[in-house]
Amino acid sequence: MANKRDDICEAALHLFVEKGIASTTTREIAASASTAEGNIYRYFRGKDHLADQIFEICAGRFHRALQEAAGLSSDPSARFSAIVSAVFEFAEAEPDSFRFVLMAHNTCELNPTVSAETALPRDVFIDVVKAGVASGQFYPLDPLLVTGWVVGMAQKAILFMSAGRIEATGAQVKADTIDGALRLVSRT
Amino acid sequence: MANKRDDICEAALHLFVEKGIASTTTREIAASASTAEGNIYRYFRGKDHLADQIFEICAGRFHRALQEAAGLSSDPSARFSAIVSAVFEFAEAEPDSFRFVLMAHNTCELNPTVSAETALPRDVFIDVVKAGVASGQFYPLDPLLVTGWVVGMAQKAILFMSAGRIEATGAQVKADTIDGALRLVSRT
Amino acid sequence: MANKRDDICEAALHLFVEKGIASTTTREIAASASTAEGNIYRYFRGKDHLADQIFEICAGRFHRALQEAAGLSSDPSARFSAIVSAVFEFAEAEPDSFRFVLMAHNTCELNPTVSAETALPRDVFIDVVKAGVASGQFYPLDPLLVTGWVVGMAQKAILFMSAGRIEATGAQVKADTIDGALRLVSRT
Amino acid sequence: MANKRDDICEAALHLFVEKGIASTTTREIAASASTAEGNIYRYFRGKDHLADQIFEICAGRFHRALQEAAGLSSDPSARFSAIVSAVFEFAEAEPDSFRFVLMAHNTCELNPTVSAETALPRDVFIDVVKAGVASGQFYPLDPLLVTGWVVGMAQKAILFMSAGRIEATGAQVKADTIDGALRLVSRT
DNA sequence: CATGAATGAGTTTTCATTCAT
DNA sequence: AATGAATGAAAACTCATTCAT
Repeated sequence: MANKRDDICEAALHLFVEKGIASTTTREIAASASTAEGNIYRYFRGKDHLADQIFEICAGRFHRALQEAAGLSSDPSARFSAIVSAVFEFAEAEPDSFRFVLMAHNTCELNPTVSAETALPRDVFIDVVKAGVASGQFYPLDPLLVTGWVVGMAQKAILFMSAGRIEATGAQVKADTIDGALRLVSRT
Repeated sequence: MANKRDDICEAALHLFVEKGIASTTTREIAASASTAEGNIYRYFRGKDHLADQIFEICAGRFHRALQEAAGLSSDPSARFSAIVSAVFEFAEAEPDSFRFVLMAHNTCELNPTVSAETALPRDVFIDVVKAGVASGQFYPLDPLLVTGWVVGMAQKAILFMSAGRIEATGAQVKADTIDGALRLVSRT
Repeated sequence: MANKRDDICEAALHLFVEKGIASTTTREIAASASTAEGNIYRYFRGKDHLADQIFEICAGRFHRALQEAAGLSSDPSARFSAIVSAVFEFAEAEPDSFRFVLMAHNTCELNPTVSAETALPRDVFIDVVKAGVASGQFYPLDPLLVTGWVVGMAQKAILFMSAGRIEATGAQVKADTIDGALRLVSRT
Repeated sequence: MANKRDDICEAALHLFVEKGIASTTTREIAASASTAEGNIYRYFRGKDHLADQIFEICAGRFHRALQEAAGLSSDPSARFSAIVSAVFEFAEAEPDSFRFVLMAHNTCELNPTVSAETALPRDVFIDVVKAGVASGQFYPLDPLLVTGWVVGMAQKAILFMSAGRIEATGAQVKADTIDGALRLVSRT
């Protein structure tokens, strides 16, 4: 049995990605975490704070996964492929964390001060793309724009895949998306 | 003054994309539309129905904009570029509609029966990509996957742009994104 | 049927003096005012705001009662007696208002900004005492100190009386208190 | 370090007079007493019992202070002056105890059975006034009424003083109040 | 003895929806 | 048709009290 605080986070994370933050009630969270509703308020200042904390946790996990992948090689193209691949692997290993972090991109339900201090997954992308551009292997594109492109591609690919709307296997979609992302940036 | 029903839709659309559907109250909608709260119930069955109706309207507008762009040429690559371009133009002309349609992709706050009957923007993409693949100009990729890629790219590009996080001009970002999208699909 | 807002105020005032502000629940207030709990929040920002508004109302009533009494004569001693008398009359006519205003003296449950703008009953006392001191009929005492003395005397007299702990009639207690108050200030 | 039970009483007493009994939480009390919340329940049956116990302690201290002052002389006027003086001294020496005992007068947050068994400060006043009336030195007033008067005077005088609303020094206010109180009762 | 996490019944507050006017 | 006061069900949040450690 993990500690109660983590139980609450895990239960809330799952409900948040399923139904959205605003539509998830503290009662549901408590029931899903097998704890009393009031307990949420022992560990968090309120539902919003809980959501912010979960964002920090998930963004941290995602960031670490990408950073690890980026560390495995030094060639820009290889690193780029590795982190695109890592996005798919993270989405498969921790689907809720993945969806929650990207949810926060679209809706502004999270406290804007949160992202200011947190290491964001996008930072890894930006570094790799900068290096690729600097080395001349990549087109001279804005690194944040490229990051947006690739994250957007991966997000929709994974969304359609998990919705069962794409016939190809997950491995095929992943491979195609890595190839596609490389075509976006790589001069060769 | 347009009619009351449209006022309500327009006010609600803006609030929905600003704060999310669940976090927008009927009172706010009524105030923003300069009408009485009860009036919402003259035109719509409830808040959910209002959101569904707005989705239909916005998806219809988006779909028409893309279809028009697709109709201007017959060459797959040219049509493809045209509809990617149209995405940017639509996002600039009707930012709320654009954001609302894509919001509905990510959160499942809308009644699932809605999308079944409505002509969706993605259908235009799928057709164009299918034609491109059939003609041999495009790589043999799943058309829905490509649609997801391109829509995801455009969505993030526009998001980062409107957040002021990209230094390049809107025209540059748009041109880069169209080029990038072409590299994704086009064999040449 | 008076309006709902007034019903809520009247019901809340009674409960507040009976049990204290913090120990009175919004549910009790609503039940006592024969209305829905949510209605309280149509008219007031919350329980605290309701208490503040009631204070303004009661302090205003009390202030007007004293001002009227003070206006009936111009001789300092006569005016002084008149307002002490008016305190008793007000306490009998509107016991809840009287107790609520004095409750606010002792507990600091009310928003301190309230009293800054409101005409307070004590102001009438202060004016009359100042005039008496200036005319030489009264001892040269701090007018606020005298006000405190007299209000304190009246409050406890009325408290003990309404608690049935004093055998004398109300009229007798009132007359004795007026005489006593005069002895406090008057040189003759 | 005094014992834990006394720490709790002292901390609770201070919070009770600051914010009222109902608005003080057991968590605040525990934090302020540097002890665990559950510890309150080792020494007291609950928050209400704690408040009752504190009342007994404070009323006892106040009663003893007055009784001591009353014992220093046998002349009614001198004894009367002495206990009025003792009220001020007690209020200065133990402001929280003073305020708490008088708080209990106004709000009825305390268990009514408490006061039945406890020696109350007012009893000292009543005795002295009775003696003064019997000796003919005082007007033939109801002793409880006089007690109410004097306590009320002192309470408001001290309240205004501690709120900084009276310019005179504490000693002056005290002297004036003792003189005033004597004028209330003394025939000479 | 002492702790403080856990509880659950209670509180305040919100809000979609209804309905008399 | 239009209004907005009124509702009540359900939300977020609080807190005295208990109890395993």
